[in-house]
Amino acid sequence: LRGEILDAAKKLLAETADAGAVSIRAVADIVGVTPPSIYLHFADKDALIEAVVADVFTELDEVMTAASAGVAHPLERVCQQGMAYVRFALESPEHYRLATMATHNQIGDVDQVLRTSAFAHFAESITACMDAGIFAVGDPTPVVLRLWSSAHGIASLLIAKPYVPWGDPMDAAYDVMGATAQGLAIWDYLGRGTTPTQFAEWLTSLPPRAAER
Amino acid sequence: LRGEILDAAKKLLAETADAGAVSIRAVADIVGVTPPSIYLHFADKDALIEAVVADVFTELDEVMTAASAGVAHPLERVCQQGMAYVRFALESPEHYRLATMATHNQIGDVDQVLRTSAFAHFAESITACMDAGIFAVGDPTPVVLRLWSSAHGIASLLIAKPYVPWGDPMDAAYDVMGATAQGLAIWDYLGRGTTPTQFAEWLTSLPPRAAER
DNA sequence: TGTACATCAGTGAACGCGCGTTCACTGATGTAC
DNA sequence: TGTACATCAGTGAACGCGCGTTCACTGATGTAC
Repeated sequence: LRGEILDAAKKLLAETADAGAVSIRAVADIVGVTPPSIYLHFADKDALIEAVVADVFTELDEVMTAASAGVAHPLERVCQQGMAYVRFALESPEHYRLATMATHNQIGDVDQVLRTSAFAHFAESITACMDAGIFAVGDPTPVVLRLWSSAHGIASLLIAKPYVPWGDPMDAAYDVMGATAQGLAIWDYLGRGTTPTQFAEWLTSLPPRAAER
Repeated sequence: LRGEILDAAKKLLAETADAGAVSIRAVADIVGVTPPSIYLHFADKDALIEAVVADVFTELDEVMTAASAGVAHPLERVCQQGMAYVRFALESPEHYRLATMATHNQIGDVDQVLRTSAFAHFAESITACMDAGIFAVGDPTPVVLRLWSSAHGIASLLIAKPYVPWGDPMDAAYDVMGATAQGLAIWDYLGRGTTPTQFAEWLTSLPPRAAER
């Protein structure tokens, strides 16, 4: 029954697209029991929400892992994982919103994000990129966090502002994440203290390149 | 009195750090009038919220404009504007949240974002970068949207997940936005069809560089 | 200058609503003898 | 095999709450004569 309750909560999120619509009473209605029964499986409403969030992070890891399976090049793997992340967010916008923007979960959440499998698997791809000479060798955590920011930025804006002229959403997501990854790599190459002005000078001093593709 | 109501709503957001705490009744309480009086100045609750959002976007433009005033290099200007954006978000997290993540404003909002002065001023800096050979010359809108995504990503994660080991928040913000800008520039240089694999090959083929700074 | 009146910002009370949570309870299930 | 009983998931009713919004109203203000 606990599982049924969780499914009902997720269904409510998906169908109403409104986190405010997830109430103990509404969930109980869907499951077909009375509101007090919920308390036999969850201490209170917050516990229910937390369980939903944990579930969402698990799903996220699954789609990201599936997307990067069998991809050889580490930077391609990073991109595929990022794209799967955004795709999940677009397919389950309210679940994504709840998991990443919730105000509820304030304490003990250091774990909930950094210890997710999704985070760990992404860090593995980053480490592989370091070994391949794309990023400077070191702790992958800062790189993971910066790329995560990028992915989250485009994902949440695509959800919150769908009417903005993004063009194809996944193309926009690819641009943002790809650019951030490339930019971090260049920064590691040029040295982290490089200023925007110095970067601009270096860029414009590169030999002209015939358009490819 | 309309102004007092708006200020009260913003004050509630700032002090309770909870968008749910902004109710007609609470706002009326702060202003020192009865709830029905609010309706003399705003059609309903949504109208009040929309007015607050508009106000926040105006403030955003002000801090961004102030931050880039007198900065000569266009890419530096872009960075300064982005940093001011994130700084504003961190200083007024609930206002920022409301303005960028609200579910309320669905219709007619194409204007509310794209026609803000903040958007226009940022687009000007991007155009200047194009003229300086940093980005490929063309419509600045896609570049603006992509950099906005980056800034929004780091800003909203810093707000929502403060316990994550970001290091200095503004440093993290600088990294993410700087990397995205540089990455987009490199992509324009290499050609937009360049794959991650091709980029990695190009990067590792660059001549080694003595560490600077 | 003095009176009658229109205007209208703001009031006080009430409406119906859905919420989270509690409480004593019921009634099926499975075990112990 | 048959009876008595403990267990406990789920019930039904109720609690108090804050919400958005409405309604007929009051009472100060300023104008017209």
